[in-house]
Amino acid sequence: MNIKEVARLAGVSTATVSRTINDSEKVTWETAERVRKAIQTLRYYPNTNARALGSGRSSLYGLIISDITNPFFPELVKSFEDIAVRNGREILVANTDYDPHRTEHCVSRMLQRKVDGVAIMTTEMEPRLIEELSRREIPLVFLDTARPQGNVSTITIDYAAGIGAAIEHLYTLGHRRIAFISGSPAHKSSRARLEAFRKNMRAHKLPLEFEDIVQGDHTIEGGFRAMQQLLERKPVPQAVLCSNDLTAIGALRAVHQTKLRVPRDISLVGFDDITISGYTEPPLTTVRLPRAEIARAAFAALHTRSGRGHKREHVVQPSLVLRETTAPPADGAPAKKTRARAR
Amino acid sequence: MNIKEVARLAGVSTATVSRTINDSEKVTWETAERVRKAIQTLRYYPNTNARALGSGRSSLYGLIISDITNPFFPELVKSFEDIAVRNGREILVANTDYDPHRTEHCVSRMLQRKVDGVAIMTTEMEPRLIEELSRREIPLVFLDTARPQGNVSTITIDYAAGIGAAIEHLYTLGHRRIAFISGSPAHKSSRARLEAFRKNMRAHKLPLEFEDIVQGDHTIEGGFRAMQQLLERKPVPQAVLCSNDLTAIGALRAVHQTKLRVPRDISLVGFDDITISGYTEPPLTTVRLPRAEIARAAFAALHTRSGRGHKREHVVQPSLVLRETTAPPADGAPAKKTRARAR
DNA sequence: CTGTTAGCGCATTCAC
DNA sequence: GTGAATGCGCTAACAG
Repeated sequence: MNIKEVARLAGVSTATVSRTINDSEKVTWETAERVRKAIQTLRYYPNTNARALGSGRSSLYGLIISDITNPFFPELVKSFEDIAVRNGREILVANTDYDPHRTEHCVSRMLQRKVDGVAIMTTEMEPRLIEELSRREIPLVFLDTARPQGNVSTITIDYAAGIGAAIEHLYTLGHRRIAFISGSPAHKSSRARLEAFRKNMRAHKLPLEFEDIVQGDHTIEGGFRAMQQLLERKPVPQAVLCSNDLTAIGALRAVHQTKLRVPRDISLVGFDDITISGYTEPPLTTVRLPRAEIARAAFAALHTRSGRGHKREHVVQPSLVLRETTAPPADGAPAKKTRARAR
Repeated sequence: MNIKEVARLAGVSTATVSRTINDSEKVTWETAERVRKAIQTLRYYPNTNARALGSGRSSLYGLIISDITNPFFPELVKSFEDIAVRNGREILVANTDYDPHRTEHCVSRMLQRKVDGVAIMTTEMEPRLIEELSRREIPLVFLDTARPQGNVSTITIDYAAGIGAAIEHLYTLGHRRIAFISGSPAHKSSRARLEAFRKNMRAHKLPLEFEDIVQGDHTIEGGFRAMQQLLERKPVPQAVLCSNDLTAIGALRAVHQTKLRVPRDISLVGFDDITISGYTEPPLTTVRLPRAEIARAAFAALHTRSGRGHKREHVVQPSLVLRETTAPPADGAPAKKTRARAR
């Protein structure tokens, strides 16, 4: 079943069929109707491969993410896809699993499929691979890394503000000893969050003990184990900030395996605000990263390829979502309160 | 950049380049090496569209799921993709969102991309759409619906056994009044689970009050609201079985918003065993649906296209995972125990 | 083992 | 507004 048969049945040329498929203006409504009918009776579906080959455009946008198993990403993928579909585009999602080898494979797929643009939502990507995309002048948009220039746009997350709000919140509650469970230092996004934490702690003149920063890996299990380490410390931290929500969920479980309670004995704050965070026990106080906005900005960056007049940087502001894992520390307001006010 | 330039640089014909790309045996190692070098220096990536067009094969398998936001699916997608990649295939995932209109769009995409097979992991699909795929002799594999024949294989989930194990477990603990939170009756998978529940309740001669079966929608929020309804009943059920884990997570939250505790006052059982279920508070007792096995079976069904000698039906057995949301009922062993033993 | 050639199915000139 | 012809980049069949 191909365009030829449709043309024959409709009594027109293949060119006319092609035109009606592509909503070309210059087709009489009547002939278009005839063609449409033929398409329907033949159950004809145009071959995407041939279309892309003939036109040179794929109408495909790539979306590279690092871990589809982290609920943050499906929520992002969904938003992105919705927008793409509304704009008559398809998306090709590829998963790196934080693995350089697979990342290369992902980029290769994008290149081979001749995508019209790529949204790179993972921070781990060798310059060589970026260069590979860049040299072909494929519109690129990065989440949280690289600086805008030429064909690349950037969506920047104001980690400092987001994590700052969290720390400010804990500080106001009276917490002074705040620990942090990071992601893998191998990942730029993890490092950025950790840095934001350090910076804000310093700004509040809060102590930053080496052992109060423990490493997770942005999975539940990682958060669980990291919190177990933290719990071995005596006394335990008053509050723990987690590099993402999955980490916090694991940490929550670790605390509750002991006699301690959240937030009575330890306050806990996550980062991302995935859907499930509203339903943990207790519901997780966290910093929201607005997925829909990120998706919208990413799509716009790729779609407004013209470049002209399109700003190449979009800053998204995380926002603190207060739920029930934070409360004043059990040991009451600390002595340092005065100094804190003076900051 | 195309095959011609590579051929020119390597001093061979395009056919030879094509052969080396496709690992054809009949290319001298030396010429192949020359070609490979040319490919590398030119940073050539073969055009997938053209390859598919020329060969007639797309090396693409479609995967249709209903809700990428339900963690069950990403875990499934991941398994499926891993296997596909290992076998040199790509996958095209499409989301129906339980929407008939979008479902049609998904099928259309599959058809247009000329996929070599489709795994349909959603139970909602009009016969017309299936027919559309079927008539083109595209290998199909369904999760949990349709019966095997011709080009379609089936992966059947033994809901009765899985849910039976859960009910048996509750029954042994002493529970007699067991409620159920279903998914949307519009979805076949929901109905199947509900039916399995009914059947097993009857088998245990347990009461099945109309009001003890309340409707959710397989989301956390749906489970939350459904449980709230259940909690309005006096007395509340001794145990609640949920149609999936998200439902159970929402239900758990609803219980904990009251003075009641799980499992002290109410036992709770989920279905799916998504990763997060091991970390809820308390960890969720649930029925595991083995994702990796489903993915493996689905891929095998599509890939072993020869059909000959390949069994078209694969039954997967769910298994009960005991965690901490189930316990004997607070009101002690029920009077009916004797009768129960007699069953 | 390698080169030549003819499509694959469609979009897109360029005429009419 | 419509048709005929060309080419997109590659594979496959056929020669050699």
